[in-house]
Amino acid sequence: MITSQTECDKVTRLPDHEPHSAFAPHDHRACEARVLDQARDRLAANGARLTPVRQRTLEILLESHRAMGAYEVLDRLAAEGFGRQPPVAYRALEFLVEHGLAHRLQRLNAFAACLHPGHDHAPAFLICRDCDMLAELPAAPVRDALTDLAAESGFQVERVTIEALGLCPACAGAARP
Amino acid sequence: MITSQTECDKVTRLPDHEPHSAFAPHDHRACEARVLDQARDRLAANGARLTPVRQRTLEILLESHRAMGAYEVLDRLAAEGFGRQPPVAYRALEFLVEHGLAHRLQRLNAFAACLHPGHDHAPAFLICRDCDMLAELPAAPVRDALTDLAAESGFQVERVTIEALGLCPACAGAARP
DNA sequence: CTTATTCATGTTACATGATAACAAGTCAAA
DNA sequence: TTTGACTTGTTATCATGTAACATGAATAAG
Repeated sequence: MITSQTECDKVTRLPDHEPHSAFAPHDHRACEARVLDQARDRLAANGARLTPVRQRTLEILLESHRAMGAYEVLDRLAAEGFGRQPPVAYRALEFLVEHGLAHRLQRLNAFAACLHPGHDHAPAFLICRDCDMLAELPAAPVRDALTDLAAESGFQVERVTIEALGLCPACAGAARP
Repeated sequence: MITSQTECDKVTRLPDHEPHSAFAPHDHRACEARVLDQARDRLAANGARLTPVRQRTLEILLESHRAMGAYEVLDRLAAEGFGRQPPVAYRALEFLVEHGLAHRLQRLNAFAACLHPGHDHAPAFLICRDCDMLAELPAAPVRDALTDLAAESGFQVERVTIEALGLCPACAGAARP
């Protein structure tokens, strides 16, 4: 078994987190647990509650480093005894996004767990078009540059979306073997 | 009447086009005509046909520098005697996007005419959340940087989306007068 | 405690966005 | 003038997202 330094561990050490944790092999169990812990801390600090649906939703997102549609999440929730109507999933997902525990992917109309809930961030995303695997990249410099450039013409930037669609290492390898 | 150099004219002179044409006052009639001409050239070069629906769709998008939903476009088309079913609009819009004459805005599930159909480009967008007004920004450097960074971990970038949501000068002014 | 208030969860019903599959018309090249 | 590719239109359906309202749980105030 590979016991070398995992990407997830690296991430906790680095203030400016490692780019591609999701694509590198890592101890995913630990990865999941760490994010969940950070999430709890963060919510406690915000005075927000991690209720059963919300926690389960986050766990479902965390199981893979993948982007998931709201209805896919909903199916999982419904199968486990939670409500089976769209607002159930959308509300939980919206809550997670609001508190920086998940991201919304515009290109896919989908959601994914945030891998670095410790610090505020609005990363760029690498999305595999084949398997929906996801990685986060630090994007602060780009965002700032864009904000400044926009300001020159009087445009006030509020939110920036940076998403790259392509092939992750695994799928690229599988495509032409 | 203001006769000073319009932004639209500037754009045609600059290989790396001016950032914020849409927000600056300009002779929009000329702007529209120029884009339509360039579009025709481009399609001729590609051996593609600018049929009535397609041309009208482009004109509708061009009337404002705004992002429009497919159904908004469809209503306009239907009112003018074209088909009233969704595929009519989606096909025309898809055609325009394919040939670089329009852009699809992920954040809004909407479309907008490309203001610089002369050269191939995948710009960044500034989208006003109030009036849906739109501006294009050159984004090649960012795209390239992202592509390189991604390549380091074996991710092959194919398409990059960069969209900023905020307030255009006019709406920002109106908000707190 | 117990009541008032707020927040969470669930529902129904609907709005909006997008596509598959098929029929019929148009156009240009052979 | 007929073949074949492309275009336009249709019907039907799927996918995504939200508004509005009823009920239930947690918290705070009396």
